[in-house]
Amino acid sequence: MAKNIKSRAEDYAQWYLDVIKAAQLADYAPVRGCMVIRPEGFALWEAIQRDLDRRFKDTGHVNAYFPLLIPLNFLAKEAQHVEGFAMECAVVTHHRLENDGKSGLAPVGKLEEPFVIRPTSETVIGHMYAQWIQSYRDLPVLINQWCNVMRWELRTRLFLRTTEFLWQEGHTAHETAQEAQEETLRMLDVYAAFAEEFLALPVVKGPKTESEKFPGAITTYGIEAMMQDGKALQAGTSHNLGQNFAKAFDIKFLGRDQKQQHVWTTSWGVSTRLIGALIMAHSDDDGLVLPPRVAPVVMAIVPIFKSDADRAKVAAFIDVAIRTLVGEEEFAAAAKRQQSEVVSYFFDRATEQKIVVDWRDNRPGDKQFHWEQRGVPFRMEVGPRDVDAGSVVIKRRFDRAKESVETSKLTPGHLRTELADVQRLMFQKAIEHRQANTHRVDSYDALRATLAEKGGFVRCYFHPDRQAEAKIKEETKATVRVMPFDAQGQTGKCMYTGKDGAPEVIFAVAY
RNA sequence: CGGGGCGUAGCGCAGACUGGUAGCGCGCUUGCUUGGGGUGCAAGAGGUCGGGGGUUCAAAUCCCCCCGCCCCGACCA
Repeated sequence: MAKNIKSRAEDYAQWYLDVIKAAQLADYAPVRGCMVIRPEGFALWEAIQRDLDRRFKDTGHVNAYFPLLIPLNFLAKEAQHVEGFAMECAVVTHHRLENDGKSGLAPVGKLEEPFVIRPTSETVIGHMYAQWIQSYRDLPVLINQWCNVMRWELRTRLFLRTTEFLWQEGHTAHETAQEAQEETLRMLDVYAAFAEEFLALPVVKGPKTESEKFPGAITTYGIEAMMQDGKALQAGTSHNLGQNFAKAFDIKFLGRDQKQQHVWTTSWGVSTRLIGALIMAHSDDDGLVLPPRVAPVVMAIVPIFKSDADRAKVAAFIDVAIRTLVGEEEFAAAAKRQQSEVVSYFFDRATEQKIVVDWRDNRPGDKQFHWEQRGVPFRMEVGPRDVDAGSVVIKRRFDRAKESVETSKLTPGHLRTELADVQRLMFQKAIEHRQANTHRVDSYDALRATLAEKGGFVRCYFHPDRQAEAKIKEETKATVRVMPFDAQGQTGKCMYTGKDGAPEVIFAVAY
């Protein structure tokens, strides 16, 4: 169908890249491994930010900003942390450029101590917390920041793994171990609810194994999602850092018992990788498919006309429809706004979601493909025949369903209901896909066979063990993605060692 | 960092083996035509062939060096 997009069956990796390109979500930057997030893509990030930020505020957090550059020695203060990140840090070593005499520029002014471009901010934030926190009265500290980070990845993929990416990182400090643990799980729940309600992305919650946890954490919890090819994608993590960073940065407070003690900290984050998850979970061979709550444009209207008379007739009809859908105030505001041939109206000012009317002088078919590839949930065609009949055909992106709607029923309420329906159906479809691709095994042979033949999530009882996991990864490419909470603490015979009392885990090949 | 591929018009590509001064499709401009899922015709504009060096009367093409990107692998909250 879409001639600029390879099918998923033909080449899944290429399909993913083609969808991004066709929808103009991102482009390659002139710097290796870096991407330019184009307006269509950035709108998705803004939607994610808007919804998540509200959830953070609802749980008592506030935003702040910490610097991009981190003194080199900060990173070295926590042993596991430095070990985990040292290999992928970009380092700033100079602070000036000079003409090199050959029509180029050369760095000069070597720094006494180099800076690291933040791969994450535990260390600078720890440094600041040590100064801000004096007493139990200063706790808890519940700060989040939205920013960019840089990790010098060897192998990159648009959105999923780029050298620079955007994310949010929450950093909290608490009086007790229990409070820190509660916060870690609270934010895991926030992520899970967000993923399922907003992105229509079903996730499995639970702790990671020792070998998969964040460098410097006591325990890392994750939400794990399944992509359409059956591979797993870690969509968010929440870490209980215990007193590791408190000790490394000497974050102490005078407790209620009048004794000095270290705080208990947590950190949690999600990144622009979520956009990759969104694409790979929902899109199809025709291009992007967006869950309605994320979609910057909820409906695209394609006028159809030949003569000027028809155009006027269709335009009058569309004007009436738009006034009903967005209200008189917004209709008037749109007339004063700078507009291209694609005219935008805000359907929902709070979420900045729009309805557009595509007046470009293209073929109707062109316009259908255009909005289809961009994942717009609904498309409405309006031609002279519709005007005469007093009804329009609305096409639903996610399942290509068509619905004939009488003009009188074209209300904001109707559209909202339809959008909510699609949101629900997309989540449902994703859950069904995950169920159909989740398997259960009780032996290592069965695990290998299942991963090789079927892929997807494979549940089994397994005693996490660094060496065993490395061996299994080598032989199957799969790792323990998560020890699911939904197994409800049941244990069984380890499929690898045969020992009793093993927890349930999910093995999968991951992105 | 290893293996593979690529770099030629805004985009996608051919031309290279066998050297002769650059072409196709899409897009763009103009006109007519058409218009309910990627109309048709005609006329146009547009290129330091990634960079540097070498061989040659002559290099997109052959040789050497460099740069960059993509894919696969190793690695990776």
